Amino acid sequence: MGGAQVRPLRADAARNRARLLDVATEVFTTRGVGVPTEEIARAAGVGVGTLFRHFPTKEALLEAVLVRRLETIAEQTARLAAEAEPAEAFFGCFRLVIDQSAGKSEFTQALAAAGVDTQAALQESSAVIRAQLAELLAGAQQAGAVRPDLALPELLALLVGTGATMDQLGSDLPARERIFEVVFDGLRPR
Amino acid sequence: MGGAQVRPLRADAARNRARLLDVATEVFTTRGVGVPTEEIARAAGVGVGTLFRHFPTKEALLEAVLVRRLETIAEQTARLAAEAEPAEAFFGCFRLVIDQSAGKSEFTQALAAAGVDTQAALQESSAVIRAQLAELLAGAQQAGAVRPDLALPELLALLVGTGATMDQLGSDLPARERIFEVVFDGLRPR
DNA sequence: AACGATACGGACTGGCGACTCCGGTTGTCC
DNA sequence: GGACAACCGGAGTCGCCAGTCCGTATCGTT
Repeated sequence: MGGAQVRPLRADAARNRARLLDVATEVFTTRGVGVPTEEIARAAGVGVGTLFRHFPTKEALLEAVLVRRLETIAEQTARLAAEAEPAEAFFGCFRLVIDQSAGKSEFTQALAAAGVDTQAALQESSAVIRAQLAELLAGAQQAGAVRPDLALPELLALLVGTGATMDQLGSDLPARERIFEVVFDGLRPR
Repeated sequence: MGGAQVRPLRADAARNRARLLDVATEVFTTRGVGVPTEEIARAAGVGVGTLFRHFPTKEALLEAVLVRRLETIAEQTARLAAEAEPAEAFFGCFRLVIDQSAGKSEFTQALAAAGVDTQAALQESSAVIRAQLAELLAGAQQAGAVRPDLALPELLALLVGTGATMDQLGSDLPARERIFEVVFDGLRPR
């Protein structure tokens, strides 16, 4: 599941699809998911017809953008998890997820609002991340770096929430750093 | 500014206005701000005309709901701040704001997206809360209960973010409590 | 009770945005 | 280089929703 197309896309089609995804990612994260579909098509230099051929629904486009993001995160997380020891890996991945998550909560929200069964494709890639995080969390807890009473749901919620916190702060790096300190301190055992 | 109407509302008008506000608060927070205006009118047992007479714009309705919420929070915060000593007051108010804030971030977001510079009326009541929180923060820091390098913007961002975290957790009380522990621990000096 | 002022209801309008359709264009394969 | 399939573009359709309008009902006052 999730493999290549049965018949490979024609060159121009593949180009357009990729460009559409890039533009959509950019536009949705900077200006919100309320941006009209047509505008994204224009920005990508294609007609709306083309957009809707590749993504039969606006929601599908949103989903594709999100999935791609989740995959990027999962990849980086995996690399980091392999190279570092438990505590370091855990906190490093936390940072990583947050930094990659700017404006993402709006996505999930928009998808959720549009009726939940969208998540077939989404569920798959988010399950990957969930699994990674669960392992990371368990490792860090065993290493005594994170309070043992914290479960995966709380961690996920905390990731979303910290992302929202950061969205509020914009690009004030020192402030963002202080937030990380607060949250990380709070995560360590008493 | 913000005083009573010049001429008092007729009895039925006042009733309808209040009912509209109640229903809007309920519906917007439980089902999101995307709910059609007409539905709110129906739920309140009035016609759309009535709704738009009281609130000339959907945005105005959103704003009224938000202002009312902020005022409630400010009131409770003031009471709590007066009765307790610095540290207790600070953390108590933090809890209070969070508990009153379910789904609120979506509001500000919706208002901001509507191109408003977050309206005059709103600014007023949010300024009140901001001032209260600033005082509370300073008090708690002087009492040595909160790390001294934290400023008001970070606190506000943290409130929004923690609210988002809680929204994720729904009504899982034990989990919510653990989140409070994490955040509060993180807020205390090293 | 009767009258003016105030408020109500809900059919109606205008605009916007997601999605469709099909004549034209472009890639690909022999 | 030609023929066919795959793909493109964007004008047009359709439904939805914020906001208006005006005939009707209700309130408050004398």
